[in-house]
Amino acid sequence: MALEDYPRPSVTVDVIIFTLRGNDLQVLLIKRGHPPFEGMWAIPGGFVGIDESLEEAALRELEEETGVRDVYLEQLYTFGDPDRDPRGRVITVAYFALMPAHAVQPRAGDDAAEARWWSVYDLPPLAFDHADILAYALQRLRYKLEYTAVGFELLPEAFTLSELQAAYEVILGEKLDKRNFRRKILSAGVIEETGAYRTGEGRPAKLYRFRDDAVAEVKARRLFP
Amino acid sequence: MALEDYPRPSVTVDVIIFTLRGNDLQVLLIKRGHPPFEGMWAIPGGFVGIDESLEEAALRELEEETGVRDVYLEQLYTFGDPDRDPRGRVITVAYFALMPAHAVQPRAGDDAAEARWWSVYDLPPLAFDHADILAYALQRLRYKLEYTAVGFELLPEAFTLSELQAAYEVILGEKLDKRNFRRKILSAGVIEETGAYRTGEGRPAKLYRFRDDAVAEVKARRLFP
DNA sequence: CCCACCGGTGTCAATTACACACTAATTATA
DNA sequence: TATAATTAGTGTGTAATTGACACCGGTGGG
Repeated sequence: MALEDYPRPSVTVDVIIFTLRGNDLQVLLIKRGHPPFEGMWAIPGGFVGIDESLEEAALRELEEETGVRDVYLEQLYTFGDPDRDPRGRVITVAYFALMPAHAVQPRAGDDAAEARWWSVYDLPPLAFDHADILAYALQRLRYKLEYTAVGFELLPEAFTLSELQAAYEVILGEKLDKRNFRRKILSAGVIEETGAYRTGEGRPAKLYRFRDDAVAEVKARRLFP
Repeated sequence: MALEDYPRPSVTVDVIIFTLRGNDLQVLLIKRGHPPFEGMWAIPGGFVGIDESLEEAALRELEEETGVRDVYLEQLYTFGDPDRDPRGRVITVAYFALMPAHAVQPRAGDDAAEARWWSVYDLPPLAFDHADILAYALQRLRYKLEYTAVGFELLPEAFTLSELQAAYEVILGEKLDKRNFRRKILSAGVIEETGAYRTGEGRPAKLYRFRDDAVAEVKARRLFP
């Protein structure tokens, strides 16, 4: 039996793009410019090209919406309920991306009337099953943050320990003890001092950078309780 | 633009079926009865029906190969490189399943010339990108075993602590200390005594069963170091 | 110059993780 | 039927990790 003898679904990628802005965890959504769900907010995504890998498709969507390519991107889950799209059978491979907020200007892509950041703690109603997808992405982000060094992907290249702690607190939704946080993050060996300081408010703070050769080391070793 | 205006890939599910047999971690493979890769061993799978959810498709494949339906099944990853199938664009959503070996007789499904268990430590060459998929599944199984109570899915309903420890050792590929193992597994509160004993060799051993109301509790709490 | 603000530091107590060796109950064998 | 072989079952001491907790330091602004 040949490939063409089987009915083929449409396949899309959706990319949940997280960032930190103004001490808030935000996600990039687009306002749909066409039916179905015209005018509703949705996770950006699009059809997978026939000669394009899934990851390439996700990177392409990411770039279309943000102009950025070199960020953390991870496959999340594949959603394929037969009735998740009223137009017909559409299976979507969801990815999530983490990027620092600075220097990213959301752009409305082809199908979108508008694109903007939304706080994950205050979302509009979403098209399709996108509320489920987003909830799952958030859960996975929190989980990864506790066990791996992925949090740095949301910060600028150089950051202070207070900024890093604030990021963790926003994402996890809880306060952390300053001294314990510093001890743990420093003993994990995933960051190093840049030598520079951030000045401007109060005592100058040491700037740190992420040691990218350290990513693998932290995997499977819980960072926070 | 309508759905039909985009080229549609074929979508399959592949199911990596693990079990424990004779103190070995084994996986069910089929020998392909048709091109491409005719005569090679492969992970069982098939096309997703147009009105069938991905999980339903995975359950269907599982049942076709084993006759069993009520086992642990989890979505693993979606593989979609454009050239992973020589017939054309085929995206596969991989699942993995865990089942106790007893009372499962592998059956060769439609496309298969033969089906049998293989030790994950001694595999034949595999069709498509199935070696990659299997390696990834094994990694995920080990990871899950350390952090969750998923290991019980591979054992019969009643089991001794020695059998459970042997299962962990086979899957993780390392020896564990008996006293520490028992202390940890018992204090996790995920198993309970059945009251019965297994006799026949040496001192009779208490039989335990998995407390299925305990699955959720153990999630995200590491069982082994 | 002093005050406000944020950055940075250490200890102690409790818990948890790890290494480690013998006795107990049965079955097989001499 | 005594003895050996086999598997089950048990506890302690030590090291490492976690978590709670309060004060001094450097800079900018008034």
